Amino acid sequence: MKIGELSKKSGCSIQTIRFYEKQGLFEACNRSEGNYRIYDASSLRALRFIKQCRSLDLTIIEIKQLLDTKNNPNKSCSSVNNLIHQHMVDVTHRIAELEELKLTLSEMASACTDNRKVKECGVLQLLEE
Amino acid sequence: MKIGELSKKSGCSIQTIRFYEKQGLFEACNRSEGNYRIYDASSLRALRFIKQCRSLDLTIIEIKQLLDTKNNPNKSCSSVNNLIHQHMVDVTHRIAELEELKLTLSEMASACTDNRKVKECGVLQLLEE
DNA sequence: GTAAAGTCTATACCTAGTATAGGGTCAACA
DNA sequence: TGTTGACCCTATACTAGGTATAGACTTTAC
Repeated sequence: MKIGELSKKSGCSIQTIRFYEKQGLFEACNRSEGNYRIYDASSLRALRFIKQCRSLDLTIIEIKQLLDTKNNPNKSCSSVNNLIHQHMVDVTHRIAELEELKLTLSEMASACTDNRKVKECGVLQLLEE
Repeated sequence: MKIGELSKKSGCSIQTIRFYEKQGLFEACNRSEGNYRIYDASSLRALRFIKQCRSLDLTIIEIKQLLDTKNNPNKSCSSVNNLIHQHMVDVTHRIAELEELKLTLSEMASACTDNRKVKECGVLQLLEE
């Protein structure tokens, strides 16, 4: 199949597919006579794997590491588990940061009503502090 | 004062200060004979305002809008309040996304133990789906 | 034959900075 | 007076993960 079909089947845009190729994540198995990229069913599986990883917010470098690891079926998978675990720690941390931000924002929001003038705005006053 | 002192007092790096200037957020009030940027106390206040906004994750464009609004003290401040409110909505939304991600990651994490081989790795198997 | 749809590469753009190169300025000290 | 070191200048490239073009080529359908 050509890139447009792969794009539709995978849900990745054509540009994204070419971008992943440039990043060394993903190759076309072939080129047609007219230099079009040609893919097969295993390309689709590989691309879905990448998409799944991206949906977990794994970086491209991390995905590359996962793919490397996958190529060594007899090695220990602890690096994979560590990666996921570290990611969970990071996400937890990020959530805490955002919760704090949300609190600050809600305090700000309650410092002003809409029918004031700029010079009396409670939000702007808090921002000045 | 020169940029180095402003940097120390504000906690913004020198490059960041010059970056804000380039973005039209923030100007030096003067230049010395040797072309050094010269700042005063009001520069420090302005920069702290910007920093405060950035700590709320407001974008540079949004900060520009706030600064514009600040220059019209007699207008209504509702745009400021809307901005903060919309931000809170976005942050809330992002937190929900991350909570879901965290759940997925923890499900993944529990799918495998460290003493397996790559070909048996529960995490990688989940990623294949 | 030709028009439309699809594809190609290369490049620029996005955010909010950070890092560097290569040079100029200024103050203190020998 | 020379020079050393700290500071500053501009311009440019880089980061992550794409997205969006321009300009050209290929393929398909009528």
